[in-house]
Amino acid sequence: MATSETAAAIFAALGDPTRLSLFAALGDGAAHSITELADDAPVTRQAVTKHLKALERAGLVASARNGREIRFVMRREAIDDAKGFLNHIGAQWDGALDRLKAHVETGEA
Amino acid sequence: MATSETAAAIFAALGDPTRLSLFAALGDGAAHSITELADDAPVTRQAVTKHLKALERAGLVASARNGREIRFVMRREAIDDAKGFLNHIGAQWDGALDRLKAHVETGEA
DNA sequence: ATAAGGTGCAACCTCATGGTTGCGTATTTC
DNA sequence: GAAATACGCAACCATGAGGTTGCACCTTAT
Repeated sequence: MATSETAAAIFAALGDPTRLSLFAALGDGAAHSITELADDAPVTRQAVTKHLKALERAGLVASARNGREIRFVMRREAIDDAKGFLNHIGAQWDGALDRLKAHVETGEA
Repeated sequence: MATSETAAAIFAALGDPTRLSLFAALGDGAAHSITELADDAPVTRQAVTKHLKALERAGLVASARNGREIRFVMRREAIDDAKGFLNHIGAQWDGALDRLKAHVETGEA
């Protein structure tokens, strides 16, 4: 399970619009080069490079050099990590509410 | 469905460790006051106030004044919004991989 | 060999963020 | 009414984030 700090890092990585777009662009399952991704982005190649490194640090994408270019792919597991954390909080919330409901129904005005 | 920008805002809100902690603290389903939350946080009450406002702007929590204090509660739906976005990307990825697999199996070495 | 394509590095700028401190205001409580 | 509680506002500070530009470096194509 993703620790709280890891989760925060993942969310932070997805928290920037440009980065989220890049991540979503990798959702096609294919491997894309920096230039390729930069062409579809409204910012400089350098900016894209920084964002991809950020995504990689957060474990959201992986890269591999291929000749003169580097191809990035989405790390699918990362999505499940993030969802896992959200599920955790959600479940905690649901559980608390269930207990409250039970408490009320059992008596105690 | 959460738009891309909304999703980024949600993720950004959860992207800070302190804020994620506060949000998780509200996972017990109860309504907590600022001072209450600040007592369990490693930062100033003012910092907590700022973070709570940020969470509220992102739609992750809701607040209601009660006399001299303000009680914050988690907006459970927000979690599902975030999960929905992740599911979207995940599904896209899965779909792409399925198509690739089908493509390979249908012929084409 | 030369040119073109893909990336790395570094300096630089601006602005938002996370945090603090200090003081003022409303609400309880005694 | 006075003291304690819970909060708001504003100034301030340091750092980091997002972005750009310019140039150098390696790889592939001609």
